[in-house]
This record gives sequence, structure tokens and C-alpha cells, in this order.
Amino acid sequence: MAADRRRKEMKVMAASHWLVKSEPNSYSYADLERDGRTVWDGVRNNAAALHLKAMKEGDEVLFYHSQEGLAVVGVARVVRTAFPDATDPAGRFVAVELAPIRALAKPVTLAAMKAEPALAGMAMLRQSRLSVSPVSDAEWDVILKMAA
DNA sequence: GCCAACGTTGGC
DNA sequence: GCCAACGTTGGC
Repeated sequence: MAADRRRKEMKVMAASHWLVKSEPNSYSYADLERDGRTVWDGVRNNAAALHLKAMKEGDEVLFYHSQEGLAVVGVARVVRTAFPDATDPAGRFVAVELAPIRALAKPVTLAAMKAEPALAGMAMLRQSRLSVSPVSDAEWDVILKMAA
């Protein structure tokens, strides 16, 4: 039983991967590189907020450009776990802080991801409006390979 | 608690 | 600019 609990804790503690969307018009990956780190706030969706709350320091995050670009363009890292979003007057939602790790050598386009059978189950493809979504280890590896 | 109306996101 | 998906709101 103790072993069971330990296994569960290990699972919870294991590093996870995520994907966040941003319109480059309002905040691009280049902006993140320029700023060094940024508060990821303004998320007003419960499912997305749950994912923000599940993020741990050091988790790696794919940075996706929506509306324009339509591609994963960089990798970021969680540098501060969830805290109350100061831009939410009702105080219901949370924010995290992200820092840039690197821009991808080759952006991975939405079209390429849709065309890749290994990514058919990806959360962001199945629920296109979700602005913060989990990425499985397998999906993560596939996408980084596509970016090489 | 249901459901229609409405608003927002995001791809095309 | 349109439309699909989907979340939220508000009347009942």
C-alpha cells in the first residue's frame, strides 16, 4: 500500500509536457525571448486552468502561434507554478510564469501535425480551442523530431 | 437543472 | 469574413 502510494506520487511528480497557444500579434515566442520570462495569464477556460495548475517547475512547454504562423515555434519552461491571476477580477483563474528555452530549428506546422498519424490523439488537435493542453511523452518526441 | 441564446476562439 | 466547436449565461 505504501508502495502504491509512492508510485502514485512518483506519477504526479514526474515531469510533464504541455502546449500553450499565443497569437504572435499579441505575444510571440520572440517576445518571450526578449523578455526572458513572462507571466502566462489571461486564461479564462476551466480545462486550460486545470492544466496550468498541474504544471510543475521545470516542465517543458511547446509554444504555438495561433491565428498567424499556425505552428509550434519554440520550447519554454515553467519557472513558477500556478498563482492567482492578477488580471482576473473574480479571482477564479491562475497564471504561471514561463521562460524561453530555445526556438525550434524548424517550426512544426499545424498541417504537419495533422498529417502525422502518431499525433492523431493530441489534445490540441482534438479540441482546437483549448489554449493550454497536455502533450504526452510520445507526442513530445515526435514533434521535436519533426522540428529537427 | 435544462436548454436556447449568445460570445469567443481559432482554422480555413 | 465565415463557420464550427464549445463554454457561459440567464430565463424558465
